[in-house]
Amino acid sequence: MTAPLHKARPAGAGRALPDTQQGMRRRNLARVMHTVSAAGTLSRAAVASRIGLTRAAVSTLVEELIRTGLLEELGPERPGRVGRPGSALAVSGRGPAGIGAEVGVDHLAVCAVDLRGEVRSTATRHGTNRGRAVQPVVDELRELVRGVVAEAERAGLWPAGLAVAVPGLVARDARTVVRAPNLDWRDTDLTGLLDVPFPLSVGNEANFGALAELWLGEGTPRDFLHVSAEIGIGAAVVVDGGLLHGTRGFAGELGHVPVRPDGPECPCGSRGCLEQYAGEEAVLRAAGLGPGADRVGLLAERAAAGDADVRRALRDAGTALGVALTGAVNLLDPESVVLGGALAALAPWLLPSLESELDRRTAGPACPVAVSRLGSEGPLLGAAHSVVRAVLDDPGVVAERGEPRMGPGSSL
Amino acid sequence: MTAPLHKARPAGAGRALPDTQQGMRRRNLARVMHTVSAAGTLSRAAVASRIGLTRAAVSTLVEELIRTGLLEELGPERPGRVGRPGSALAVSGRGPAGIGAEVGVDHLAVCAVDLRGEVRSTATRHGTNRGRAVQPVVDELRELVRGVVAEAERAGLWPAGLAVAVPGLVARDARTVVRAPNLDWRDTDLTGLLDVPFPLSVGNEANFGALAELWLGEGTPRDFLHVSAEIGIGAAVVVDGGLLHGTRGFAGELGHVPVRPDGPECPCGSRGCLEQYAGEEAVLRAAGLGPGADRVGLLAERAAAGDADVRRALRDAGTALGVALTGAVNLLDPESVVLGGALAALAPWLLPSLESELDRRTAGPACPVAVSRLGSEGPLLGAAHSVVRAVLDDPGVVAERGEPRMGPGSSL
DNA sequence: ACTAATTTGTAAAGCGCCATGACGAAATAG
DNA sequence: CTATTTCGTCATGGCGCTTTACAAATTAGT
Repeated sequence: MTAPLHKARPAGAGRALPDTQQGMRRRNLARVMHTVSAAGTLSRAAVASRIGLTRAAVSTLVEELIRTGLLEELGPERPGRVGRPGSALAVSGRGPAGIGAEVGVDHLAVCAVDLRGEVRSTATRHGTNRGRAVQPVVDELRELVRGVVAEAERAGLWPAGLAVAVPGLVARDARTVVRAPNLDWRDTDLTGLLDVPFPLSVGNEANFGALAELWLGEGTPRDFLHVSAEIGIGAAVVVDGGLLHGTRGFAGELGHVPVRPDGPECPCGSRGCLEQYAGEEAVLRAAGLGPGADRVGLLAERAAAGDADVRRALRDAGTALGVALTGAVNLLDPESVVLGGALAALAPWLLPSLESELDRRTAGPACPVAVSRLGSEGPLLGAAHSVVRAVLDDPGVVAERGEPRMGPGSSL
Repeated sequence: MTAPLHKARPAGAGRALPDTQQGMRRRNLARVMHTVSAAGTLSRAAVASRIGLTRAAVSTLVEELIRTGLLEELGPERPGRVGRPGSALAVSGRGPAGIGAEVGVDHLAVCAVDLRGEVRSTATRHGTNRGRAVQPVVDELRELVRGVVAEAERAGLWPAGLAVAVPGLVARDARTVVRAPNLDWRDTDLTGLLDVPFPLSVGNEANFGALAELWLGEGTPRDFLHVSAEIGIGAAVVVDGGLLHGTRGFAGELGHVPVRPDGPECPCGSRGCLEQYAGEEAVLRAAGLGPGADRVGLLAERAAAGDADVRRALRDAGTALGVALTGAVNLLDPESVVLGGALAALAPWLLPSLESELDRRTAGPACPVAVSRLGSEGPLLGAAHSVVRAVLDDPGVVAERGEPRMGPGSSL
């Protein structure tokens, strides 16, 4: 018989739902939703045996979920086994929808995702947002949201919330963009500017990308490190299926991990930060390329064509990434490292040096490095899905046809 | 209205206690215990208002906790206010006890802590364990435990579990010492060797030290990085009041974070690891001192006496620590960094360079660095308290006079 | 001193939620 | 065509918290 060192959090502290019968009911509603969602289609009896409740209890839970439009009854299952066939249940495709939005440096994008995880409506607008004032960008975004919501509503969905991914630091209240250097945003509270008739949350692009990987990626573990590079280099730390935010919400600043303490100066005030070796600007300079549009695509193209300078630049960037990741892996012992965002597109030329560096420097079995298949879609999908997950995690509130319960910033 | 990016874990997954009425009851028992424990002395009505249950419900919970010996009724409170005075409740000083043990390189120590957190019995044995076979060390430890348990029992306590702190890597099952270089232990399962008639868990010394800091330190936040150095340099990552273990239980290997990628070779296979600059051996060498007994004390003594070589060595070690911590702080955004173990004793000479390095390298407000006041007592106290916390976290099992519920390794 | 007000702890009744056990319904196996 | 198995539901019951009521013990006010 063994004892855990200690459980994550003391019982009774920071609990999402109170320990009352109502709270229990709501948690069980959530368990039913998650179970059906994970299986796609499931009978009441199957749900009951999976979550450990009785068929009778599940029946009443399902009845409530169907009544509130979160589950659908598809009818009798194809019986392959003996006994009365169950009635197939599925997550409803006509209930609440999660609206995701992305404010990129060069585009705006919005999408609606239903509870099943299907993308039901999208809208995109290209054109740089660098150097523009905040208000016009927000106005454009609001128009895109309006259109996507309208289309979703025509499909029988209703918006349960909006999550906005931005390329910058977001405070823990999930409302304020503390700073987004490439948009020139600073201390911008989007709730005031982009007022929508449903709950709004704001999050870092890389974090949403990691969540997308967690929720949508196949075989993605519950503990991993997601690294993505757009302009800066950001990492998201996923621990036990949840994002590690840090005290101020700034966790994951991999770009400013020191790689060589006496290296070149970095605008952040330090020297030899990872960004000085593997940041977009540094790589372009090392590759002998100037700034311009779609530089990542250009890098990939030249590298594929065999350009020696570009390949060397990417190889060196991979080495620097490997050094920084060695530190991160030693500290966090993740199950894997996932390269997302622009790094995914450049992975073929980054990986060899990155992995060899990581292997050389870590004792024992090396931490596997995977490449995201979501690519640039990650942040947008992650944002939309974060709203969907909020509904799945607490269907009770939607049951009252209010909006999903939304407290202040997550505590993990 | 704002939405969290996402809550730590999906509802219904990885829950410690099942979502049944019994589970609810047990969680509420735990909430009562934690509330009384935190306040020291509290009336039923005060508990009720703090945890949000009614007085009637708390009455029945308290009745059960008193009946099982976890709470005591101290009698009427001194009334300072109008109204009938409450009856003071306190955590029992004669119930279950947590037994903590520490296998150090140069000593063995055992102690018993009651639910109130008081140390009720201790035993220590000095003498090196380096190079000895496992069995004789374990036999000695068992004798110490036997003595401490006997004394605790004479005081009306009974052992609820034993937690052993070891200077090495422990697998996530909290049973197996994967390797402890300075003891020459490898894949050692202590449950088999040290068989005791109550639950046993094993943990890393630095981790227990961090937990002690979390539970016993004043003003210690729920998110911090605890750094300690005995032979190697270990860090413990505390997130939201729980330890981050990592996939294999190896999280916190700060000693092998690269400081200078081309630095001196490290036995781990990498180059320029932090240990090559701030490890005990490296510091002694830089200070011009050879190996010997109580080398940390010697360093502190010489540094206090003004020895320039020693001071320089410690200053340089502080700088290297600062570089490694910059990476960790950027990645985790902790509320503070706490120096424990040997680092606490040497803090006066490490801190200046460490803090200046950290300040220089982090943008925005720097992460405060604190020094542990627990010092070398930390790991032992943390181990004993981990058992106590397990009881407080689930008093329901003790109520059945079984041992505290103990699943496999913690999930965070 | 005596009454009014306030607060505490407990007891009885009630309600919500899940478990238990029984039943009809719908399929397969022989 | 019957026996068996499984599914979904209903009635009943247990358990846990809330509500309501009340006695006990204190302070405040006259």
